[in-house]
Amino acid sequence: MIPLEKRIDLLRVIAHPIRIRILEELTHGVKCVSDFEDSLDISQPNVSQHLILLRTNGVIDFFVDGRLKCYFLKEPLIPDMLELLKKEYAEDIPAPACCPVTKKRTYPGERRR
Amino acid sequence: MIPLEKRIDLLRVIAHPIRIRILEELTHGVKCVSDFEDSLDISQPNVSQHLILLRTNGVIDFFVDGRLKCYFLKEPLIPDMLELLKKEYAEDIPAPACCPVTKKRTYPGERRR
DNA sequence: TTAAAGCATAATAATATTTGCATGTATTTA
DNA sequence: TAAATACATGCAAATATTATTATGCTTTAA
Repeated sequence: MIPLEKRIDLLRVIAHPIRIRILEELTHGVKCVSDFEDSLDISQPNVSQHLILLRTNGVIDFFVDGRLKCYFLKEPLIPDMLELLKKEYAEDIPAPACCPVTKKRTYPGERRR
Repeated sequence: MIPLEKRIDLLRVIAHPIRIRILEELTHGVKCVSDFEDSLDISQPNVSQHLILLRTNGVIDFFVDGRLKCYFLKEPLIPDMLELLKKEYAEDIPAPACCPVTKKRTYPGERRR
């Protein structure tokens, strides 16, 4: 059982436009830092910082290939997460039927008062 | 087609321990502010601030019942997200087979050099 | 063996997030 | 009508996140 706290940390780490793009690209295969430098159009140190943040949180990892660092996806939740982010929903959750219970001030269960 | 940017904002808003707990509780039914004040063990203004942040981002909404504000889930992605956060994975994504392509410095596609 | 490529690190500045505290408003009850 | 309940708002302080700049290390190529 993985602790929810860890998963929330994971959410925080993922929740950034640049890092989402990094993860998207990594679903298509291995990439090195300068690949991202080209495709993301941000500075190389900034790329490194995002990659390091992702790595220290277990989201990605790399192997060394000469002077390249080849990053790849590690966290299995990521593909599911990216898919969920693109999922379309027809409509909002409907508001609760208006409101026999709360109008009496007696919430289901233990409404104190 | 909902823009990815909006979904990333949604991620940012969700990615907080208190707000995740709020959303968890709302999956079980309508709650008012003081309900959260009890269950979350944080100050009332802090509860309000989290609720307002969730509301201004379209995650939740409320109806007024006398002097109570009864909050409920609105964003249909939330239940799926909470489920995904609890999903267990047997193992990490395996590292790419070591590494015929990158060792030649010829990434699939357009490796420059 | 020098230079360049590829990447990381450190320090700083800018910005955003989060919380705490004090106070304000509306609704209900006494 | 005064007090209490339920909640919001404003402001400041603390903290976290992000980007920038300069620099350093390692590996490869000339």
